[in-house]
Amino acid sequence: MAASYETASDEPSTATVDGVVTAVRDGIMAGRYAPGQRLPEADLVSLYQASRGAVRTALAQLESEGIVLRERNRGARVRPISLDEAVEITEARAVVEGLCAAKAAQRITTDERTRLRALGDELRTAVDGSDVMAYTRVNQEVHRAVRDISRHETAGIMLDRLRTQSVRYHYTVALLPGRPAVGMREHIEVIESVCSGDADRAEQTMRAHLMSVVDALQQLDANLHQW
Amino acid sequence: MAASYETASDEPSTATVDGVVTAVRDGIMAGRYAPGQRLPEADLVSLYQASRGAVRTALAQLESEGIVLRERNRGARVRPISLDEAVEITEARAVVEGLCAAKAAQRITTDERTRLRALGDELRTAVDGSDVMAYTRVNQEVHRAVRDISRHETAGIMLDRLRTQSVRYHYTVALLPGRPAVGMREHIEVIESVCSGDADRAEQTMRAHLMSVVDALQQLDANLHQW
DNA sequence: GGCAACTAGATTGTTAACAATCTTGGTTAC
DNA sequence: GTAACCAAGATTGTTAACAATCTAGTTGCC
Repeated sequence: MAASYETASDEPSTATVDGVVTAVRDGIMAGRYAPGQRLPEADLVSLYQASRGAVRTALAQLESEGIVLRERNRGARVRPISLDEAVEITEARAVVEGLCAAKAAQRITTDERTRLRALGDELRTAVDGSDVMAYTRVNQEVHRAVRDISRHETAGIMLDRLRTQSVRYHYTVALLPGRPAVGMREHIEVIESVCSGDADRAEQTMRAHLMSVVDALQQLDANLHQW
Repeated sequence: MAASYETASDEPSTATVDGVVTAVRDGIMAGRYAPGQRLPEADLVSLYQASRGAVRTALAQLESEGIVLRERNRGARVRPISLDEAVEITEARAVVEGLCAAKAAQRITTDERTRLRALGDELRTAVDGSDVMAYTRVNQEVHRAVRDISRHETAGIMLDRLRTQSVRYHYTVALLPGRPAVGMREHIEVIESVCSGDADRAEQTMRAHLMSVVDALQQLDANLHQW
């Protein structure tokens, strides 16, 4: 799970269509492919040693995932995401993850309670040590855990889609001064309310947390425009 | 919008990939293709006069939409939807359409207010006349209108996906005794709260409405198992 | 010098043939 | 009679060649 920190140049060997999809998606999410960058079929063919048909199918799938843009006879590009869209995506995540939190509160088991609280401790450690990388990672693990505990497949699939699109903004938000501390407090509240079994409160805290991410996004944008 | 009541046998002429997607999707939503039914590529080729490549791309897209199931070397089938899944889909719709209702309340214009209230009147007329077909149609138009007024693209795309999957259950719910009357009352409340500009109440009423659909679904299932 | 038309190269879209896999029906051995 | 096996047909997966479209650079004309 925590692999693929290496450069892109080491796993080109014969890929199938799923392989190409994964590779390009990861490349986009990791920032190796920049927004707007062209993705010529021929390049992907030689890069991943896949047939052109496979590359073509992969691009179609990435388009339907919303992270690649295709124009007839003009090829595929990495789809740029505007701030407005990032806000929309986060708003959508807020309500869907709110649903997950509510369901998780109703369905959580004893083992899952233990694991979730352990993640809370990890979060505290990361923030105390000012370890932004660890914070970002555990952050995602908390959201993932709540989603898994909720056992809501439909919501899970929707979140997969939304997360893929918004990841490029995530690590940026974590760099705002004071943001990790605020995010940690909110996550602890989410964890506690889910563990307590109070569905309404779990939904509220999760939504509040993500709406505060929306605020952070807009603040980030204001800062950018200031310069 | 309200077309395609005819049989499937009249528009086969040379279709592109989007044409095949639309045709098969409509066919599934209209019930012409039954859940679990096989969709051999050769059949679709001759039916819609499309190339096999186009059919193949179309099937891939339909799979990513979640309404078609494909197994390697075993072809495509119409994906069956269980009651549990229909409940999940409706729960997801509840929170996402709740978001739309809240945004719509904030962004609605005078013209849109007029149009939305007109839909409410149509709904009353349909229920008074016990016109189930009209009720179902206007019902969908109300949801569509709220979605459009919200101007929330991300939520709109998500709802497109969810609606495609759940439509097969919809008209069934409308047939429950007393259901149209209950649904109408709820819709009127949604319309009024959106028009009033109260975002919180708009979200509440929309969610309440769809949660009552969840109840209706489960009641429907109980009735089926009783026989 | 600037603009329009044209040509060559690059890139994507489409089709058809071939290869691999699965299903089905029958046959045979026990 | 049953179960394992085999072969033919049907169905899907893959590849390669061909066609259509776009882009950029060049040439010629005004």
